[in-house]
Amino acid sequence: MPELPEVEHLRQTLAPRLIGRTISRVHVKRRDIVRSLPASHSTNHGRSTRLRRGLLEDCRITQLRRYGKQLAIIADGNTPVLVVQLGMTGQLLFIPAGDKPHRNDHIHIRWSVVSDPPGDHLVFRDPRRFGGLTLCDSLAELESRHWANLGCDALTIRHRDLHGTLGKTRRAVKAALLDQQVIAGVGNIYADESLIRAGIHPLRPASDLRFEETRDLARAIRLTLRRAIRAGGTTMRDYVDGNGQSGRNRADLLAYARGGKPCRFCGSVLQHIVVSQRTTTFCPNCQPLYSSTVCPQARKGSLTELPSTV
DNA sequence: CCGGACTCCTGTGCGC
DNA sequence: TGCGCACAGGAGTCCG
Repeated sequence: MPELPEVEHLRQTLAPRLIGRTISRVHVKRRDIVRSLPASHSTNHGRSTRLRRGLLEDCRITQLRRYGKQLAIIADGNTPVLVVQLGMTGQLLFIPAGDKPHRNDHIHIRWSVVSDPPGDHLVFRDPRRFGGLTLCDSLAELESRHWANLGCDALTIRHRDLHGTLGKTRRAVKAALLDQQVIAGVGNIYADESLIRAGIHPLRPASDLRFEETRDLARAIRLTLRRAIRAGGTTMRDYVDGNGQSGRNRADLLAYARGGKPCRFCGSVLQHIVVSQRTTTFCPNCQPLYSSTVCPQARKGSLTELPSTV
């Protein structure tokens, strides 16, 4: 499930393949996965021309930028910016000339990339179609109107910013972490991973967290995401990077998808509950709901070290 | 305004 | 072996 680490790793694997390259042609197989931000000005172009231009036809890519879980493909000069959201099962794959995508179904957009010999492609594939592409008039508009609505980027979240946004809501802290306007980039996997690392129960009201707890949580989020990026992301089923490679972070998961298994810190049986319609796994010992004492000894070291497997 | 519930969608894995 | 069904969840929308 693509969250911040997967999108960042995708960015890193696609950048050397795409930066400086020109899109010669765009094939749109499914129009309905492309969304437009409300246009700030209209153009004289026809609809189809505007669509292809928005999808960067005849543009030279200069930059790939990530914010939260979103990836922006930025081209030369005063050109539109293409924003990619992977949703649950989205994939952005670079296919070198002569190669074939591992699967040919559910490919919604196909870009021809100028190459010698010709034949390099980029494809957007998304079976479940929770993902999509958003067209944006310019980088300035992307930053001022689209990304400005998101919370701070989770990879570099600072304690005082997290404490500030969590302090404004009585929602369960897990629900708040999933809200992209509170913090951008955390999804179901890394919310559970960060909470167990910080020793915080997922149902704690966000605004009840003490200063030291939000400090530990901010550290846990940054550490969890950094480690996952280094491992190439977490592949449960669908996620692959720009070269079609799976991530290796699944083996390091502490809580997510480990309900009923022993906690890696203390050995207690991990429980699962539902929060915000999302399966949530936590350790009843390391993440107490009511205790106001400093967290269990097990958490000591969890913010710097990988726990040994129990 | 806030927050919870519902909705979209398809592949997978389970029970019968 | 095959069928039907529950389940997975990011993010937009709706409603109390």
